Amino acid sequence: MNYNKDTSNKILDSATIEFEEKGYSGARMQSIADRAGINKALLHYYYKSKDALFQLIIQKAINLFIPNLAKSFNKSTGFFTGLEEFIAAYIDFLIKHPLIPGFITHEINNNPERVLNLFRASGLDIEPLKQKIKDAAADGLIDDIAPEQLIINVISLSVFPFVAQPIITGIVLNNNKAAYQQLMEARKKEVSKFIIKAIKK
Amino acid sequence: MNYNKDTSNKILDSATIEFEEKGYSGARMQSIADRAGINKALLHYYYKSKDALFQLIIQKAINLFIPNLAKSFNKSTGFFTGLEEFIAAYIDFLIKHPLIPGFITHEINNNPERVLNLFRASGLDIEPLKQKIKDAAADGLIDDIAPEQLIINVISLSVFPFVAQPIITGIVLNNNKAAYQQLMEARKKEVSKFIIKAIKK
DNA sequence: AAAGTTCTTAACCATTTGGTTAAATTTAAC
DNA sequence: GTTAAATTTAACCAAATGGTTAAGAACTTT
Repeated sequence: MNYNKDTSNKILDSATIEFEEKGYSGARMQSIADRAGINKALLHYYYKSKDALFQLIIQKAINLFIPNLAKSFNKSTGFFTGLEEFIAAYIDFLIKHPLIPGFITHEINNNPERVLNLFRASGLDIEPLKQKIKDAAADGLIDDIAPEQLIINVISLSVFPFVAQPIITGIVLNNNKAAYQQLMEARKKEVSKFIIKAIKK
Repeated sequence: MNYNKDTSNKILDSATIEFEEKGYSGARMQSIADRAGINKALLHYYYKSKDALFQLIIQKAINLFIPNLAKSFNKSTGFFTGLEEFIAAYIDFLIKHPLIPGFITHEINNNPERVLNLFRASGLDIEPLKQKIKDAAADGLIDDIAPEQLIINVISLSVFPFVAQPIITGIVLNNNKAAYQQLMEARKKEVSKFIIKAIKK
């Protein structure tokens, strides 16, 4: 059994698109093969089952989705600067991978434990972040707010517009896709501005 | 062909749960029948196909999901009070129907036009809302902000925590489901407080 | 050009799944 | 208690789908 790396990557890319768009149960092996420009026999020659392929892809998606929160905030820069940098970088990533949040949130319903374990395996730990927020409040930098609420607010404002992209484009922006892209680009600064004004003392 | 309304509703409820949890392609007619405590033959006696059942349910979901934005804001109460009332009511609704947002955002990917048409058919029109925001800015009540950005922020902060419920409960709250419920309950006031501070002049 | 590797063709299999059918049985109505 | 309506049983069908197989064609490597 020998493999061509080009082919292998082509399959992985195709499968990523298929799974992210349709979800596990909606994805079709034939469709993945078609996207990759190969046939089903070769697809199974490279990846033994739909499930195996899915595992690889959702694992990758989660590892991309989990922002290295701690890293962004452990820089010596201040609280607000760290927040600004994190949000800009995170929205930038989401512009490149807009389907990942919807993919993960959908799949987590079918098998919460499996997906949560992938999250945990990525070494994510939000405790230091909670502490940073508490410290900022204790230092009088920001208002008192439950750290969990602030974290949820930051993630919501960054991520949700991508989960709701078709609705925003179709309803709020009268089908103007360029306007959507401009809006997301603007959010790289808009979101942190909004949050900082909301919490700054 | 005669129908028992109890049975018909029991099926509709079961199908709603099944579709919201699994999505169209993941939902199984057998599973819907099982949930309703009936058999497949009777299920098809009441609803002729999976597709027909799905149409009914996603239509209902959309009609619930679309908050009557205009209504909430057309009250004679002020801009901020209207905002507070809308957010509290909307989060309240989401606490009762937590799976609807994920359901809709997932299904809209498979058939954007069909789902968008259901949105449009509901008579939703956000133009008056955009105008209200512009007026509030012109009156010096709030900072200058693109109306679209503010609308997206309000919806994101209200809705996303429900789309991400398993992640929040599992990762942020160490699997404490009661803590999740408390957090959402608190958000009914927290979110509007956060937003108003962010925009108030 | 020989050998090994990568890929295609195309037929095939087993299972799942949406959907149907007809007879039998239970439940409610008169 | 008879009739009509609602539900079950269970067998069945066709299409879709994940996966397999074996033979051969095409491309690389040596």
